[in-house]
Amino acid sequence: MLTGRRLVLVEDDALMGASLVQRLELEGARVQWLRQAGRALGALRSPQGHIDAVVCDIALPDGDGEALFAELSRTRPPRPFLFITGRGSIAQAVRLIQAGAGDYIEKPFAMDQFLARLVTLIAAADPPGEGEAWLGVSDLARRTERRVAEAGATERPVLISGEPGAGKGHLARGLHNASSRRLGPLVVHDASRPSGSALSDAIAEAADGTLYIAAVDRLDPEGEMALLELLDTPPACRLVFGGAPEGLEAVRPDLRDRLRRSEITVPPLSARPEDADWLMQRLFAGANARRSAPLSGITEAASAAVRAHGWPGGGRELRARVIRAVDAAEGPWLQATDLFPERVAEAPWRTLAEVRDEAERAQILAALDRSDGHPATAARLLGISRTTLWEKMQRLGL
Amino acid sequence: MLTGRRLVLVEDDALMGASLVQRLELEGARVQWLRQAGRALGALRSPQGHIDAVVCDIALPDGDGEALFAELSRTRPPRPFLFITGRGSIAQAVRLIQAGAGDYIEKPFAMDQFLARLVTLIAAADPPGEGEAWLGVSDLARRTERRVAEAGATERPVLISGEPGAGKGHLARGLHNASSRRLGPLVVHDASRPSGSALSDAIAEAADGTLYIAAVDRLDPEGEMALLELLDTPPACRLVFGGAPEGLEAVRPDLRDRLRRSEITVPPLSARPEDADWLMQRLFAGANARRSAPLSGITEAASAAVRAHGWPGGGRELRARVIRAVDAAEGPWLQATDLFPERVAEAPWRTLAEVRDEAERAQILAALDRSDGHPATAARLLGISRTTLWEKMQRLGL
DNA sequence: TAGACGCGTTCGGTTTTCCGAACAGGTCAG
DNA sequence: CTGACCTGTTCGGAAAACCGAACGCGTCTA
Repeated sequence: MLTGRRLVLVEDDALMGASLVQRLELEGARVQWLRQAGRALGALRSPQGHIDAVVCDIALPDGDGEALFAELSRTRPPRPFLFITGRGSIAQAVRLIQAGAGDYIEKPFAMDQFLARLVTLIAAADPPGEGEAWLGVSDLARRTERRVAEAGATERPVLISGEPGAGKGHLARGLHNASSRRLGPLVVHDASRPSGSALSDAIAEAADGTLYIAAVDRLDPEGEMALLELLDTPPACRLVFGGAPEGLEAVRPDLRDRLRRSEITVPPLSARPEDADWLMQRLFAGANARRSAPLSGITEAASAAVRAHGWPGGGRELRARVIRAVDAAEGPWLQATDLFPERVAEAPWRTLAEVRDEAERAQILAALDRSDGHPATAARLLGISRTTLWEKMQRLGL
Repeated sequence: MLTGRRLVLVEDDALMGASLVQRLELEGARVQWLRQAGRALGALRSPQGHIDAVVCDIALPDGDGEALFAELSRTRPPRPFLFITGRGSIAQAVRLIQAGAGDYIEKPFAMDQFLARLVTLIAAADPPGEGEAWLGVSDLARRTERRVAEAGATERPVLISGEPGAGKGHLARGLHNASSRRLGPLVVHDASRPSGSALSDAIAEAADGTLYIAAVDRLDPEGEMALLELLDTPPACRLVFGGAPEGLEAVRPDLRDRLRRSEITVPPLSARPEDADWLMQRLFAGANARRSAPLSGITEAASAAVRAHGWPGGGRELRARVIRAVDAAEGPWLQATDLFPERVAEAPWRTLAEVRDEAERAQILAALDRSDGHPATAARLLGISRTTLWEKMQRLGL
């Protein structure tokens, strides 16, 4: 029934949790069992792979499932949630279902019924399309790809917004190929490079194909006027725009809102670490084939380092790093130090306690910074109590 | 609150029914009270006119409300249902909400709360009509509307100042409709788009109607001169101006003071969050009606996010966001992330437990790497015991 | 001037983490 | 075949981490 499904179980009760895990694994699912809301928030916010559904208790020692769900849906579309609770109320059930949770069951329940509803829930949320991966394999990436493909079927102008190096150009090409104009040309016009040919030339060149105007947020005022006119009197070609979210804030409001009517936001690579890993594998395969003596592969540690890196430069940075690393690698495997040579400086081996303390210190300082030095809010940010923060600061000498 | 609304009440209990009818009619609704499921089925299947919502008890002498709802939705999407029940269960509530019923309340309930939820339900299903409230439902909006209507009664030129997207254009139309010239045309001239026709043409076109000059603060020097002249020798048409407060500071002083003689300032949307919510409800209803598979509604989190947002782009931004969100929504409910997709770009804040786990995971993998996969030596490298390493690997899923 | 609020600090109790001991295999050299 | 050595795993107790409650203190506000 659940063969190969990946589930997350959030449940503090040891007995209940164990029995659920046992039964779910019997059905073939891979289950990650989390006992605390804080942990669950982290695991669901930066998952190690695709998660099919979340089974979530409501009363938890450090919070409640409802808040967990609300926090998750604040920033990203949450995975389907199946809530299970002992002391639930009708009002709560209504609230949660209306908030977009998938289902809600009272304890105690019959295991068969629980499983049936879980299966229904997963089936309802299963992505219908497959298609080629342009962006990545994460939920966010697949969702974005699906939206781009849908937009390709229409004739409307589309704005693809995202950080530099997030893959906007790739998506524009994918959109073009998914549209009825795929036989026509795809012309790329970079608005941030005024030296290039005039916009009108690009329009003529695109003809019955697609015109992708990159960095539309960097247009000068005349360019903006021209674009407004272009949107009012559509040219022969299909229009697709690319731009950075912050840059778009500075565009004149009427044009911005016109563009935003069909905006597709590409989540940055840092929001989907699994894609960073996936992208590295692909880039590695390409670069490795060109080596005279191909490497055997990538170490686990290198993968972990890639997932943990923030990727401020997006896919472009990743690409540069992988190519350089494959070029410079010495051993038979691609090591983390090949990808991040700048870290060699701090090379001496450290024990687990040391790296843990350092990570904690850095995060505590960041939290204090973010909360203007208020310890109470910093502690809330960090998910620990005020006293624990104080204790840690004592220990770390802050 | 419910003025002019048509409601159907399905309730067998005489006391309860009477009290509900009394209160609902007090609020201005027209209520049709049915005591049997069979009757209700007929009345709802071939309604005598538009019905805004159905308030429905579950336990009925000749059937139950759930079956009634199911039977109705078998053929077409039913009107919004608000279920009220004394002997309800969580399972039933979940089932009904999942099936698309609007809301579900347990008896006994506080009448105020019941009314509030009924109003929300109706608003979410009711597309905006013409010529109703122009700005919103907040006190600020109401006051501004009153001032505009009063100004409409005079013949003087009026300056409507406010942020872009605050609703200046709507107010201008409202002013026109409230004036004695309502039978004449309303001509809009956008001063920020010089490409358009000349001002003199617009004056001629407006004739005995109203001329609305938008973005009057963006006029070029010649335009300012022309406008000064226009104010000295009033044309046949009524003059209304729109402009942004900061932009007006830069206008030449004599013209500015002339314009300011009868200025109405529109408070920005950010100053009246209730209006943002209200406006979203209306826009949502309109956009949702055009969907092939209408959404069930807006989640509470989405409402909260809308109220909290600063709306630098005013109503225009809100409109663009809602339309796009309804277009792109995937689940049965409109989520906060549909309205603010760019928020996935926000680097997710990590709790201390998360960064600690992340750091540990990376170091453990590095140690295993360095020790060729021998756990014992890796544990020694990390400065922990073999069992602890095993336990950590379990917990981190390695 | 009283109250609300946030901070530093201590304390007792609960939970988790960590470790060593132990046991059942598995491998490999002798 | 046998013993040395390693691994995966469980168990119980010691150590720590963590939390909430509480107290005194300064600061800010009504």
